[in-house]
Amino acid sequence: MDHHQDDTKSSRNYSQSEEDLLELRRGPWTVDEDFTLINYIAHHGEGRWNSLARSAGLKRTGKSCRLRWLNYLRPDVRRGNITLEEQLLILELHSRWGNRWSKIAQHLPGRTDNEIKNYWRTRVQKHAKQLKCDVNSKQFKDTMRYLWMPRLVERIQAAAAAAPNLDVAVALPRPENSSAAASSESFGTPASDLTDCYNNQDCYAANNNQFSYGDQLSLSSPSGYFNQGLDFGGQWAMDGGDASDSLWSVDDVWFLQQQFNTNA
DNA sequence: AATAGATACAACCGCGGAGCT
DNA sequence: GAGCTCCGCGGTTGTATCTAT
Repeated sequence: MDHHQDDTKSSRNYSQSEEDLLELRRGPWTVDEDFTLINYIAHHGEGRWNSLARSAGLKRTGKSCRLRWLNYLRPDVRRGNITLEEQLLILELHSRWGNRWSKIAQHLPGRTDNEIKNYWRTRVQKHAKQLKCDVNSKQFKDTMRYLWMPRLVERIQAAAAAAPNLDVAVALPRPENSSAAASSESFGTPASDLTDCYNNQDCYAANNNQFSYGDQLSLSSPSGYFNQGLDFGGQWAMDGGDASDSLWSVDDVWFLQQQFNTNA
């Protein structure tokens, strides 16, 4: 196979003269281009992106058309802030699958891999940076699992309690069918506690607006990074803004840095 | 009000897998 | 089996917007 002579009109690199010849456009899409693409797909369907681009008269690569459609123009694409439930699910699924954004996105209806990837880079990696640790380190992963995720659950519960008519908990989907943890897609890594929760009807009480996840995760970290029974509740900074940004208080960051330093 | 830095997000790029000839 | 094309993924970059000074 030769991957570098491929994609006659999609992924191969064009020389400037070729681009001029084809008048290929790059950069932000215009309203007219969007309209053309939407119209064409409405009449002919999606797929065959290279020929689609040509047939629709768009001076774009097939790749660019595909990306624009999937990430922005698709009618079922969901816009707006990532919800607490979605954050929780992203953290859980990322802990299981790593940077497999498209796979993670499959479990968040309306969200694109690009959006989730951006969320991870801008929010999650920011916290890792704050803590001066690597986002892939065991310490940070445990921090997510034993602090961040339980807190998200707490906040989801709090939101559910504050607005009992809203079906908050139900919004958290199971990431996989019940055999997920045993599937080959788990890459042989142990399922996280939350995965265990998902596979445990008692724990994942999706139908009564209750999570018992927090109870299970209030235990101390098995890795010994955190003191047993440490209560972060009083330090929880609720600024009412973006949900993920208030996950760490100044005290939290200080404490976690101490933990990382002593365990490094 | 100006501006520098930070943040969020849209878009591009390189690459690998799959399928077809 | 080799060569080619298409598709899709993950990493990266560019830029518009927001925030702090």
